[in-house]
Amino acid sequence: MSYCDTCLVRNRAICAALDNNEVEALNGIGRRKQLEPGDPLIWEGEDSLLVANVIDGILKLTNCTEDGREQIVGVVYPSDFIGRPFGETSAYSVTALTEAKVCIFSRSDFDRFAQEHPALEHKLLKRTLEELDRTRNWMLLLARKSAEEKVATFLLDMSARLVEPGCEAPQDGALEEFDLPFSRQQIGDILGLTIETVSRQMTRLKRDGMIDLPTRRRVKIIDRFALEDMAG
Amino acid sequence: MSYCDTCLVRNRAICAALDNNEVEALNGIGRRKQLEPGDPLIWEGEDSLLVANVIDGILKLTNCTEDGREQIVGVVYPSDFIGRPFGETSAYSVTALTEAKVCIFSRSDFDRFAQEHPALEHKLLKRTLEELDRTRNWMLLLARKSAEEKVATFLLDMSARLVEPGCEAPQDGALEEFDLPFSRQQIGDILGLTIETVSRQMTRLKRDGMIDLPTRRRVKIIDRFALEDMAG
DNA sequence: CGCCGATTTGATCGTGGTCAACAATAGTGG
DNA sequence: CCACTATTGTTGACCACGATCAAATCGGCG
Repeated sequence: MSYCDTCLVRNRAICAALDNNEVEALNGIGRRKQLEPGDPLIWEGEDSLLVANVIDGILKLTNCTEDGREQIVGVVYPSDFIGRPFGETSAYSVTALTEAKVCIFSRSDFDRFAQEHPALEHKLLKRTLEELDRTRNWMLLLARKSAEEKVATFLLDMSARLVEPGCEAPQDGALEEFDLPFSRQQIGDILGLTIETVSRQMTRLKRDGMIDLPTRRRVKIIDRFALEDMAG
Repeated sequence: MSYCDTCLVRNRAICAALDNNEVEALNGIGRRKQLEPGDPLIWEGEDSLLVANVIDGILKLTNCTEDGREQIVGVVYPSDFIGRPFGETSAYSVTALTEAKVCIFSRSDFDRFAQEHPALEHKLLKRTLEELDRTRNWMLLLARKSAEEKVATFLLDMSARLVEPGCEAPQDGALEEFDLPFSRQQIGDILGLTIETVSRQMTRLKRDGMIDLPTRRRVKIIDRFALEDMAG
């Protein structure tokens, strides 16, 4: 009896490429790990020792300059894959933002297993290509958008991403109200802004009637059309 | 007799994963295409109809906002792979920056061929992972570095990337003097800066004795150590 | 209630954008 | 080879956006 039988992301993670026997074999080389908010999993620049599937929770990928400026270069959600297979070192750090459950593998074990299972590699390739598309799109935001556009884009992105799988979405797969899984500081780290600028733009969007902020973490989209317009 | 026999990047492109018979088969579904500077190959948002290997020349990948702001989200060199396999649409445009020669495949043909050749997919996966690492690193630059740091980083990156394959490098694989394949406008599009700011920072680096600018396109690195320091 | 971290708000400053003029280079044709 | 033009790059003046520094306010928790 393997963990995988009851795994919440069994059919959404890359494991979906495998049949039951293969999943059983993969299960043999993996183990579960529970993370608390702030717990690090992988360090930038260190040897790439492990890879993992996210079962539950949200984690951030970060890059830092020598003098300590941090930039969040990616955020991963349940069923996403983390780590750097087929490479010596990891180009970024991975840290839990919420309580999180991950299914980790030693990189060498995983590399070997993947090479023997083309369907798994195929799934991983598709995911990596999608992630690259998303990342490149985010570059446009970082390099060219104003603070206002960045925050509007971010909120729309969140409303699309925070939809629980299996939960019927009220409107075309996007939520109208949700709790942000990020602090203002983290939002700043994602958008390349300071905490003060994020705060100011949020209150501005509220003042202009596009959103409401019932609590610090909660966001309600009032005028999605205007917000999309603002996002540029 | 296939084109591939005399292909300059036969052993560096993803084709290196294939034996001669397989390359012959791949050759059957591909064809060469010559591009002039400015020629487009793929459009952002359009159906992903083709993928390609770069044989010679340099091409840019770009994203645009609705109101026309452009950001270069990637630059590809000989032996690099372009296009979006296994996806319906392309998230970015591809345009030649120099005269270029590419080996193009219909996406559906390539997808089918790739699925039947795991070694090719493996090579493509490794490349995509490397590209993702590079792209994420660039996000840090776009979001957090000052104009001065951006330009210094860019010049160092160029000095490392413009090394001709097979040519012995004077110093550890990095050139001390080279011609930029980009206009000031394009450098701005890569760094998320305006043309004026790029120009100002270049003259500043020259004034400070870190580089020399013999012609508009040529750069000579005088004090690499200081430049690395500046790059942050 | 009092404490502490997170967030908001305010005042000020500096970097890089914008607009404009000018210089240098490449390209064209007599 | 030299005008003449078009393109590309440089420089200057000014301004706005977002960063920085500082203070006030909110919210959670003992």
